[in-house]
Amino acid sequence: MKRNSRLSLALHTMSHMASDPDRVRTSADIAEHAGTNPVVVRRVLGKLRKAGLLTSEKGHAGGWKLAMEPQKITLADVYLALDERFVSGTEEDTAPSLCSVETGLQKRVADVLGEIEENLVHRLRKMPITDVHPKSCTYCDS
Amino acid sequence: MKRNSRLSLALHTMSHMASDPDRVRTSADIAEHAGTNPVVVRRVLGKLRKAGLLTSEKGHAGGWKLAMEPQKITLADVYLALDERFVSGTEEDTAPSLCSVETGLQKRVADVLGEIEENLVHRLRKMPITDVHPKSCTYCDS
DNA sequence: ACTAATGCAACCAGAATTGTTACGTAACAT
DNA sequence: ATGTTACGTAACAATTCTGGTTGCATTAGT
Repeated sequence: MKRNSRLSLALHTMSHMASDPDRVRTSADIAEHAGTNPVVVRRVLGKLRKAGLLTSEKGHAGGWKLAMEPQKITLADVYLALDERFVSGTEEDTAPSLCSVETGLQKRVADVLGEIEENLVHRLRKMPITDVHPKSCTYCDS
Repeated sequence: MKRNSRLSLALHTMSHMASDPDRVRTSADIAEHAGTNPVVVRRVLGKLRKAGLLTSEKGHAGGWKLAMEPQKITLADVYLALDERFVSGTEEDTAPSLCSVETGLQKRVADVLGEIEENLVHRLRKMPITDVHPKSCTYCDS
């Protein structure tokens, strides 16, 4: 894995789980199948848990499971849970040396990127994670 | 600027140029207005030139200009010219230790990300760079 | 000639990312 | 109770990415 590995790992894991929702998986198990490390898995899956998509249990028979029916989880949920924005940057300091017109354009560019981001998420909302797994795909419409 | 600064810089510059297509701008000029460095500007704009969106002239009265009418340039052109894919990673080595079902899912995840990317670009195609710039900009009159 | 601009390579510093080790905590089995 | 299993988290190293900077060659105009 090289780039966007967090999103890839999240999607991989979620679609795996969607195909067998009752099975509890350990981070070691997931890590082996994803070709990475248990700690890395827990790092990423921790965000999904924080977003309410997964539950985790400690102890002997512990592990990870979907927090709801897989049909109700979309790629947008996964994407947003990771809390990484691909196109729109985070709001930050505007260089004070720039004139007001410049900062206006800066803001406008940021707004445009925000709109693109919104469109992207809107699209992802229509893609349930159950469609990632090879057997069926309903969102290939356009 | 912090994140996605290359795309921000490209959009910023392109929309500026769209508002006054005949004016030739030097990288130093652009850099100052964008709050960055001439070399960085040339780095990014070089990609846009390679994609045929800009032209550059050396020498005394040299600088940068749009290669075509601004109405014909979309955000997709700019996005693709940078040759950075936000959602879909580049194709790379599949770990040989994984079973065939796993690599199948890996590929499927990559495919899904590719489709998302396609949708994004499809959206951007409908956004000309002339839409980015705010209506009133005194800098362009100077 | 002289000046002004791009083109390009090299390098540095800081941030981001991934992998790894280590240790604490919680749940279950015996 | 004790041991095993697994998560939770912090800390660290190695790598890559990124932006900034310097330097120099090249080209075009005055």
